[in-house]
Amino acid sequence: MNLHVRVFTIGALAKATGVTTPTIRYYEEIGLLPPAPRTAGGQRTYDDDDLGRLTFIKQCRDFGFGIDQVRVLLDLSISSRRDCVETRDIAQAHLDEVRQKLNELRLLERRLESFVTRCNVACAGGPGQDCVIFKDMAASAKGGCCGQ
Amino acid sequence: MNLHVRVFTIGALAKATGVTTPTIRYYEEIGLLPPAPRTAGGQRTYDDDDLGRLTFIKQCRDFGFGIDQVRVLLDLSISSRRDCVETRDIAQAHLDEVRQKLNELRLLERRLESFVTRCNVACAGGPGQDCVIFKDMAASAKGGCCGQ
DNA sequence: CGTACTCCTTCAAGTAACTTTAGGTTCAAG
DNA sequence: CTTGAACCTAAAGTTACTTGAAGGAGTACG
Repeated sequence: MNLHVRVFTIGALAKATGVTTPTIRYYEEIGLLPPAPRTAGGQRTYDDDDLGRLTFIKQCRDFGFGIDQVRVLLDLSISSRRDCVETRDIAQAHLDEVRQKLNELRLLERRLESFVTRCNVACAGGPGQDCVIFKDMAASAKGGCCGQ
Repeated sequence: MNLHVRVFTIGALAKATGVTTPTIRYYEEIGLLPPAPRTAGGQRTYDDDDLGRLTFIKQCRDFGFGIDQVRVLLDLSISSRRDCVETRDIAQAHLDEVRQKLNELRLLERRLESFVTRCNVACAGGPGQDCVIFKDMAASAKGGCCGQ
C-alpha cells in the first residue's frame, strides 16, 4: 500500500522535529541515530522512521533525560519486551532528581530575593558610598548589601 | 600591629573555603585569583586577602552566579565606588533567570509525575506486553505509558 | 641523614551536549 | 548556466571544572 516513502533532507527533518541540523549530525556521530543514507552528492536522506525516532529522542530530551538515558529508552522502545517497569524506574529516578533540583532552586530564589530587597531598601536613592555587601560576602554565608 | 601574616598552602586554603585545590589553580589560570607567590620549591602561598577573595568567589558561585558575573562583582568589590545599584541589577537579572528555571522545572515535574503515575496504574502487575509509551512519545508531545 | 608519607607541581585530556567556525560542495530555481 | 540557499567535513569553542599521569617538595620519625 504505502508506495510513497517520504524522503527528507536534514533541514526538513530539523524543521519537523525542532532539532537543529548540527545536532542531528551530532546524534548520528554518537550513535543515537543510524548513519543516514546519502544522495549521489553525499547529502543525508531521512524517512518517516527517522522522523519517529528523532521525535522520540526530542521528547525524551525535553523531559530532561540525559543522552545515556535516552539510549536506554530507545533500546527499550525497539526491543520486543518493551519493559514498562524499567521505563517507569528510569522516569522515577529522573523525577527524584528534578525534585531535588527544585528544592535547591527554591532556596536560592529566597536568598536572592532577600539580597535584592536589601539592596533596594538600603540604596533606593542611588549608589551607596558605604555598601558593605562585599565585606559581608567575603566573611559569612549570609550575604548582605548596602550598609549594615 | 598586625605583624603576624598568616600564610596558607593551597590545601589549607581549600579546606578553609570549601573550594578544591584543582579548582583554586583553575581560578588562578582564568584570572579570578591573582598568581600566587611561590616558595623556593615552587609551591603556592596564600594569605588572608586571598582567603577573603576566594570566600567571596565561593559565595557568589553558591548563589549561582556564573564566572563572568563573579568577575564583575569582584571588580565592583574592589573599585572605590562599590556601585550597589549595579550589583543589585546583576542579582535581579540572575533572580529572573532562577525564577524562569523554576517554572520550567515545575512544569517538568508535573509531566514526569503523570508519566510515572500512568506507568504504575497500567503496569502494576509487571511488565506490560502492550506498552505503547514509545509510540506515544514518537508521535505527540503528551507522553504516555502502558496501553492507552 | 635517610626514608616514608602526604601534599604539592605541571600538563593534558575528559565531562555534557551541543554550538560555532572555516572552507568548500550540491541542489533547485530562474 | 548562474545564483543562492542548503548541504558537507573537521576542528575548535562553550561552562566550569574534574581526573590522571608522572614526578618534586615538605615534614616527621628514627
